[in-house]
Amino acid sequence: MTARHELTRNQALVFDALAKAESPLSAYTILDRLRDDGFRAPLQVYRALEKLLDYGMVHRLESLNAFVACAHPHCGEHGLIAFAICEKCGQVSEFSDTVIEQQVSDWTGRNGFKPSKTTVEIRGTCANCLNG
Amino acid sequence: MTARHELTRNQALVFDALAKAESPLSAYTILDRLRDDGFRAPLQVYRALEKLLDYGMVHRLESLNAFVACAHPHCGEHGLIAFAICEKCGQVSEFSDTVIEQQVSDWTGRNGFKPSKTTVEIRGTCANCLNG
DNA sequence: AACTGGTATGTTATCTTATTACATAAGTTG
DNA sequence: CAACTTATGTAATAAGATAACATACCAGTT
Ligand SMILES: [Zn+2]
Ligand SMILES: [Zn+2]
Ligand SMILES: [Zn+2]
Ligand SMILES: [Zn+2]
Repeated sequence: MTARHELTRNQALVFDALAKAESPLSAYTILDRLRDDGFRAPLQVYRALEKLLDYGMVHRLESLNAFVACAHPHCGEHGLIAFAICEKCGQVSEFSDTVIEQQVSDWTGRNGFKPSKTTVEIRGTCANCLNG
Repeated sequence: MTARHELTRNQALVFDALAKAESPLSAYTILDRLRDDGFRAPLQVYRALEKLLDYGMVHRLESLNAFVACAHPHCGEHGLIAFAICEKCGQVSEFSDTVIEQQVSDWTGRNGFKPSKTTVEIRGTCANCLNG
């Protein structure tokens, strides 16, 4: 889990597709981009994504039903991550926020809630698009 | 926007279905529950939901593709809202958090990002289900 | 090499969620 | 009433995700 993961061919193809992309991709867009590499069915993409999500190399954007490669260079453990998603250009910024993490932790502690995954997604317009 | 909204028949039916429900409902589940009231097509639900979301009377849970009635008694303006979603029993707790709101506001301010909507969803297991 | 268990793949069909397109009805204003 | 806006009804289709089943591949063992 800590060391770099050996990816299978399909996993590597899916990860590369996401890493190359300028913005989040839906599973079906990934599928289309990998037709030439022999991809035929959605499941090939979803299965690869499942592993990549496990490994923390890819994140799912719940409000978009789409996926992005992790922005951190050495995709290790990260705490709570937040995404700012531009609705104009599609660009996504990934950042960690320990204050939000603490705040979530406070609430769950007070309420006896055991968190498994927390989603923070800010939709809006990025600086570039505002100055366009 | 501030006053209570006059709901159309369809909107009222959809809102009631959500208000009665013990946990979030998908659009298609709402449709099924409103068959006897004359609902036939998904669009009838989605159109009502669109308005109810506008009015702030209903929230969408992005990580579930489902909807809940707002938990606040007099559904007025609320700031940033967060949801804790139990994956065992489906119960959802809605709460506001000004600290997270401030933190989001700080980030967007620093980065020239103009936010339109922020999603905070904590998935996990609720106290009830843990003590079961 | 043959056996075994675990993981990865390929393929088809199906299910769930959401939207497009087009026609009709109902309210509102001048 | 005419013009306009908003709400509805219905069918078809798009987009996202999973179920089921068959194969293949890759250790480790006998
Ligand atoms: Zn990351
Ligand atoms: Zn942008
Ligand atoms: Zn609310
Ligand atoms: Zn629970």
